[in-house]
Amino acid sequence: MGNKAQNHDYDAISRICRVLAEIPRGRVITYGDLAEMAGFPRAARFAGQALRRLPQGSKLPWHRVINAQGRISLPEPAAQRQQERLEREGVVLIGGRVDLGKYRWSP
DNA sequence: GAAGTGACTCCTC
DNA sequence: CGAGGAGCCACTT
Repeated sequence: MGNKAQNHDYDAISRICRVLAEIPRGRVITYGDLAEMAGFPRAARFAGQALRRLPQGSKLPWHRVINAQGRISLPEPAAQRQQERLEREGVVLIGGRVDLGKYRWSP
C-alpha cells in the first residue's frame, strides 16, 4: 500500500530514534544534527516534534538533544529535568549553556 | 489536498 | 548578549 504518514509513520520517526539511541552517554547533539544524521537535513524542527511525540518511559536519551545555541529548548519544568539528567552524565552547563565545542557528539 | 504547527536555525538590528 | 523576523522540513488536523 502507499501509506506513508497516515497510520504510523515509523519510517521517519524510527530513524530519529535510531540516531538518538546512538548518542553516547555524556555527550549531546543539536536538533539540526540529529535530523541531518537521520537523513533529514534542515529539518531540525521535525526532530523536535519527533522527540515530543516520544513516550515518557522511552529509554532513548532524549535529554541529550539541545539546540544549536547549546541551550535547552524545552519549556519549564521539563528543562530543569533535562539539565539534571545532563549534569548527572557529566555534561556541565555554564549559565544554562552547554559547551558544544566539548560535548557535541559527532560520528 | 491545503492550512496550521513546532523540544529549530540563521541572519540582522 | 538579547530580541525580532524570515526560512525550512515533515507531521497533524
